[in-house]
Amino acid sequence: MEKPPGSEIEIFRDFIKKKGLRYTSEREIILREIFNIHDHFDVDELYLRLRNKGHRISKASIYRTLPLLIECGLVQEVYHEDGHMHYEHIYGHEPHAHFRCLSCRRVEEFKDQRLEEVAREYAEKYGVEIKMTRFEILGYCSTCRGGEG
Amino acid sequence: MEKPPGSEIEIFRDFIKKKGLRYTSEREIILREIFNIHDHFDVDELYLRLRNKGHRISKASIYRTLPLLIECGLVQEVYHEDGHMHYEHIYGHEPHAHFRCLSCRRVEEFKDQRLEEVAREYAEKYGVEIKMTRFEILGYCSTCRGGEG
DNA sequence: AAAGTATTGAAACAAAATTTCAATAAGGTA
DNA sequence: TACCTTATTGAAATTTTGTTTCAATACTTT
Repeated sequence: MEKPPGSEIEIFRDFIKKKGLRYTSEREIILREIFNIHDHFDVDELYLRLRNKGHRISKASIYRTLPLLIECGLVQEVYHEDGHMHYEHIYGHEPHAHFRCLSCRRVEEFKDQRLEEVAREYAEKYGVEIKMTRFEILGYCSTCRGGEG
Repeated sequence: MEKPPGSEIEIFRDFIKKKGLRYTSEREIILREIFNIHDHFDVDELYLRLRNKGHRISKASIYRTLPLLIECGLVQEVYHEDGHMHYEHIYGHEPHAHFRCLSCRRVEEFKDQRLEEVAREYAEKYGVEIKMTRFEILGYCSTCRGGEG
């Protein structure tokens, strides 16, 4: 069950301890499950996955844990769609942007150095401290272009 | 009451007609009020502004009109905060990005040519049709950096 | 082992957004 | 202009998301 130092587990535990909070099994189980999902997810999906694995963790705990994971930089809000937020884990991933098809709802990731440059330069120019960035393109994918779009 | 062709009013009316819908006074009043707000807004704020001007337009109508305005490119979802969406009108504005301070909640706009380049190149490379883009930096502004952040 | 306190699950609650439905009004036609 | 068809409206009900409450539990320290 041990993870090497520098893993998301370590980071989360250190963060929790540093805040004077308690590192509980529920919090770890939620974290582990999130890092098992190699895609975007929402609260409901995460809840059901935990349930299907026999964990009886409440949605309240998920809602309470997510802000902590976001605060320590392991998880990110990606986009708000269908009336609720969608998340992804980001530790160990290069920063990336998203394309979302408004028709088929598919989400594609892509990287571009320039986006980080823009953010870095803005931060320098205005003396702000960057916590995270988000770049999204919304439109119609090549498949959907001809159709209903 | 007439606006020159190419105005947001014209665009909206043409869009509505083209969809076979009806161009109602409620829809126009909502559109006009949105373009009077030179800042981000949410549904509640828009509703109260209309009310204060004596318009008795329901929130349901606002919720029904916003997707139409977004679909025809006059309005954009900017960010989701405090449990609800925030919008801005975009017609006549240059594309811009946002910095949001996680501490004081202030939102600053800025422009950077490179963001549109990135989007344009992605669209060309993957054959997608861009409807809109969104670039956000979240962090702590120069004032809040030292403090609670 | 005992005390103190953060966390949990369940349920109550609050808020955002959508849907329902009867009344109204837009827009076309005679 | 009067009439007809049907989309739209406001109000209320409903659904869904997310937060809060609270008693029970479990972590941590002494």
